[in-house]
Amino acid sequence: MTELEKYCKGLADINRLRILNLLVRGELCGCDIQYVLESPQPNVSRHLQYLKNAGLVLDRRDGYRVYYRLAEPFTGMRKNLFAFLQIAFQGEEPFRGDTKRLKEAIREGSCTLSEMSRSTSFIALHQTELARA
Amino acid sequence: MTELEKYCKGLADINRLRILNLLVRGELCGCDIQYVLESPQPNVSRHLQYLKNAGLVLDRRDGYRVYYRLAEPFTGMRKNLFAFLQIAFQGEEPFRGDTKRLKEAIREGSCTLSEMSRSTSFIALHQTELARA
DNA sequence: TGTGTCTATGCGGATAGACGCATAGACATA
DNA sequence: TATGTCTATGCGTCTATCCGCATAGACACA
Repeated sequence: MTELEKYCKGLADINRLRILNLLVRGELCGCDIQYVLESPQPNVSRHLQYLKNAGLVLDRRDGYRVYYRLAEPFTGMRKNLFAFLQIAFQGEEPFRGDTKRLKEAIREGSCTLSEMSRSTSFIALHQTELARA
Repeated sequence: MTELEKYCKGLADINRLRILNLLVRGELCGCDIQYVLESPQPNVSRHLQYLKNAGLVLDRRDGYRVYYRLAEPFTGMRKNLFAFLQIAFQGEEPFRGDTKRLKEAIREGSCTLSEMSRSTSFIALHQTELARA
């Protein structure tokens, strides 16, 4: 399967798109993702596994939590894809609402990592090839 | 279904990605697409219908042929998506090989429209939001 | 070791997608 | 009208995906 096809299959579900929208803001633990999506835990977990298998998401365990983040944009394709998604998410529901809900959760003290990991948007950290084109 | 989800589902198949790769170069008739993909005609036709329903492709009939083209990038999302795809296609097989095969077919006199519609790449005609970002 | 929290997976059912084959439909031309 | 070319669709089958439910696994802490 081509890299592009793998990514596209990974994106072909609203649950996974909503998860990626959250992860664009930074690393998050599974329980916060579940909170925002208001979806049963096994469902969220399985979609996270799917995103991992597609090469879009990485995870690390810290204690009894697992933290998820976007895969590093080493390849031009991932870099451009994440740039595209970041813009696409801004214009539509439920992504805007999810982002709002996540911000509120963080303000009220979610179970996630330090604010720092979320204070900077993902894309601001990475110049894109498209932007240079 | 969100616009983004609709597009992503439309992209989640290698046949449809290969078709889009060809259409980035311009309008093509179904039989030329079938020739490049080396896939049974009903299969190609159905994937083209899927792309139409996803809002990624438009068609027009001219005689007993039907010509397919990318949907106009009126929305920023489509514009950015096509820009992303155009770059992604350049780096991988089978897309590169398909493009080569299409060029040869055109040189040998395929059944498609005038050269003009293919002489300019799609994206060159449309500034992208990403490029301005 | 026991308990609580968070995460992953096995299982079954429902649904959608993909494919091949055959055939029907649309159109041009003789 | 008859024929040939190109395109769309109906049908059956197989596979993959999605989901809920239940349960197992991983970890921290008492």
